[in-house]
Amino acid sequence: MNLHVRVFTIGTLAKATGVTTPTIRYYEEIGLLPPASRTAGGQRSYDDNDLGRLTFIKQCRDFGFGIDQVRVLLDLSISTDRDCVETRDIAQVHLDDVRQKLAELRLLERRLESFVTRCNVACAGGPGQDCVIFKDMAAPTKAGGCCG
Amino acid sequence: MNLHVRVFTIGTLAKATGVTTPTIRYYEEIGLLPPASRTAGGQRSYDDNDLGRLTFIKQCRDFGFGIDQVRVLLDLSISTDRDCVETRDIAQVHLDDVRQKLAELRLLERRLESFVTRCNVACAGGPGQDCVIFKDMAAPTKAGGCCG
DNA sequence: GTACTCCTTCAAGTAACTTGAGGTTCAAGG
DNA sequence: CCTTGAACCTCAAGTTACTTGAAGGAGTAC
Repeated sequence: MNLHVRVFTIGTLAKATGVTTPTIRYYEEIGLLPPASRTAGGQRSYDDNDLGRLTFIKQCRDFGFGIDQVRVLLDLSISTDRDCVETRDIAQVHLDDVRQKLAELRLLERRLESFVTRCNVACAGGPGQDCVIFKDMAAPTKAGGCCG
Repeated sequence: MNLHVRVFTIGTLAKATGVTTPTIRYYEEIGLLPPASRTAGGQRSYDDNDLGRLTFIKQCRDFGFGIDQVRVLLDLSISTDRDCVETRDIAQVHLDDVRQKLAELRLLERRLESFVTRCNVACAGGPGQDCVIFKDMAAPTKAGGCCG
C-alpha cells in the first residue's frame, strides 16, 4: 500500500534539519546514521524515521554534546532496558563542563576588556616596538597589560 | 665576552613558559619561532630572546588568539612603522567574539539546566524508549525537553 | 661504563567537519 | 526527445592546533 510514506532527497533532509548535505554523508560514514537506501540512480533517499533520528542528533549537537556522547544518547533513546536517568547524568556532567568553560570565558572577557581599556587610556599610538604592552607580554611574571 | 648569556634546553624553555616541548617544535615548524640554534650534538638551544618571544606567544594564545593572529601580533610588536593602535583593534574584535561566545554559552547553560531539572522533576526513571525527552528531541519544532 | 633522563626526527592521530575535483542523475522547459 | 541546470555521487585532501608513538641518539651522574 505504501500510502503516506514520504521520501526525501538528501538536500530536502538537510533543509528540514539544518544539517548540511556533506555532514549528513559524513554522519553516515561514521555510523551515526545507518546507510541510506538508494534510488534506482544511486542517490540517497530518506523517510520520516531518518528525519527523526537526524533531528535528534542535531539537537544533541546543538546542546554541545560530542559525537561519541551522541552515540550513547542514541543508544539510550532506543534501548528498552536502560534507564533514562543515565541520560540525565550525562547531561549533568556536560552542564558542569559548560559552567567551567563559562567561568574561563568570563575571566578572559575581563582580561581582554582591561587590555583594550588600558590601550585606549594610556597609549598615545605609535610604533609597536615602543609599546609597553609588548614588553609586558614578553615578561613571564606579569599578566599582559597595555601601554601602562 | 658572552658573560651572562643564559642558554636553555627545549625542556627548560618548556617549563619556563608552560608550553610543551612538542608544541615548541611545532611552533618552529610552522614558523612562529625561528629555527633554533643547535648544540654540537644537534640538540636545540635557546636564549633569553627566545624565552621572551615564546612567552609573548603563550600570552597571546592564553588570550584566545589564533595562530594567524599571533603572527600578526608578533609582527606588530616588532615593527617600527606600524601603529600599536592596530593591536588594540585586533583585541577589540577578539573581545567582541568572546562576548558573542559567552552569550551562546549562557543560553546553552540555561537550556541544559532546564533539561536536567525537568528530568529530575518529571521523570520516574525507566526505559529510554518510553522517555518523553527522546520523543521531544526527535521532533523538530520544539526545543529539547525531558520527560515532561 | 652504564644507567637514566632528555633529546632527535618522522609519521600518524585527534574532532568534526569542509572543500574541491571530476563526474552522474533528475526535473523542467522547449 | 533533448537540453540545461541544479542537485547528486565518490574520493581525497584540507582545516586547527596540537598530541602521541616509534625508534634511536645525546648528555649527565655515579
